[in-house]
Amino acid sequence: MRYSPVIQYFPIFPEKRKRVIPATLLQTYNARLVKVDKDQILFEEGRRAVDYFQVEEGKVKMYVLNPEGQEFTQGIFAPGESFGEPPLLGDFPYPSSAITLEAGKIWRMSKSDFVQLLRDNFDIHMKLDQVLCRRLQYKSMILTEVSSYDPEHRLLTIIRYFKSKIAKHPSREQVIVPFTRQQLADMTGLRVETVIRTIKKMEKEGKLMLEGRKIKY
Amino acid sequence: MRYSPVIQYFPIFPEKRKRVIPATLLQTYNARLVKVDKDQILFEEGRRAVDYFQVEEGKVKMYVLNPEGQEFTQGIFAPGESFGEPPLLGDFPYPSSAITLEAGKIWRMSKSDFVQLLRDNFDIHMKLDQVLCRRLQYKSMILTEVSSYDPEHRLLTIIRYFKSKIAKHPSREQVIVPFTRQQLADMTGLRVETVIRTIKKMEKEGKLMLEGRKIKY
DNA sequence: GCGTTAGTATGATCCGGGTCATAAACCTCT
DNA sequence: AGAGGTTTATGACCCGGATCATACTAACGC
Repeated sequence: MRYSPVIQYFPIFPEKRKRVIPATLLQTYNARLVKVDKDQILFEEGRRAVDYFQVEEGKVKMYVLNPEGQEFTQGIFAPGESFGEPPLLGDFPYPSSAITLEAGKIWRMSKSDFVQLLRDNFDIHMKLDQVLCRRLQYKSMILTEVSSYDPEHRLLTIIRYFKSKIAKHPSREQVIVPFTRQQLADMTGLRVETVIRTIKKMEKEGKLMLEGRKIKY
Repeated sequence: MRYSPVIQYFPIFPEKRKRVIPATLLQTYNARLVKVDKDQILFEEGRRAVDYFQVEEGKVKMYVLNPEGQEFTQGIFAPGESFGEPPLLGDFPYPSSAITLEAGKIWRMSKSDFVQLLRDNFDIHMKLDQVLCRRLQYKSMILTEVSSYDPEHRLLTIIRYFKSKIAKHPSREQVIVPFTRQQLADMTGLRVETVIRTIKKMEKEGKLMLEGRKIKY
């Protein structure tokens, strides 16, 4: 048996390949699969939510910009993951904007179809709850970090978090952190310079490794 | 028709009196109503979640302590509100601890009963999703604030948020902020002194009012 | 291969909010 | 009424990370 060599499908977060909602079910409930370019805006802060979104291919970033143009990344979503449900189910405007980080494909489904799907599929509904709950966990974690820990602690926490998602055996394995210094800064509320300095310091102290510019942990 | 004068039931957040799950339904699914004292710990960070919780009377605070003993408040829950579902549905350890702020009564229900209740009651299940989504909205809001705004902005945002929950007509009405400086500090990741100074400054600039020590906005 | 851009690196400077100390005002309980 | 605890208040000092400037380097498009 041969494995498909289609490299652009290779996931950054392997376990995330499992879709929140399977493709067949999405089709049954009139979801449409739309092609997207890199850097395409999917929705903007303040707008009303009308659709359910699920990444099929590519990556999506949710972010907010403050008036000085500084960005804070609220989340990054990989293939199989859904996003933007909170404003849809909670009936409030989008608190952040969403943009594609690379070209790909996105499932979209109207709220009414989505709700009907949940009504008909209790297991999917519970799966959705799990997704929402994990997202709350992530936000609690970051909030705790940003509110009271120094740069080194924040970076270690976020690196460990993503490692636990990437690695099959997080305790034995070493992984390459799939983010730039700027992305780490945007996720932890730090400045690029601070991330660069802190990462360097941690390397000197043997707390992580650098391979070229790649961070290994 | 007479209204009950039982004052201790009077809610700080009136609209929250509506229960996530109605009492009758809770009883049907073997939930038990337990009396709690003030400052009673309901669960601790790191423990495994086994029960669904819903406040019947009193208030509950979820918080984390960092090693220096500094607290960050992850949320405060009033009568009718549920709490602690994320670790229950997401299968991860509690990211924070929960303590009662006053004596009261709390509903507890086992996970299996809770899941069965959701399976049997689609409307409640959707209501739960709404609650989870609103909680994500709150966390996104606070995270955005803590990651990139100054004390004045943070305080205004949180005060406006709670005002919108308390007031019937937030735009016309003035409300008394139901928190001490310390509580505001714990919710915004600031120090008491900073909150005190910032509130004073804002009063001088006419951005809010002080009645004795109470903050009016 | 070369030009362009994104990402990394490093030093100098600054300042907002944390920290510490001390005290006053207020609330609560007996 | 008085004691004890909690909340608010205010000043002095300090320091970690933001800011600004500048440069190097790896990666990418053509």
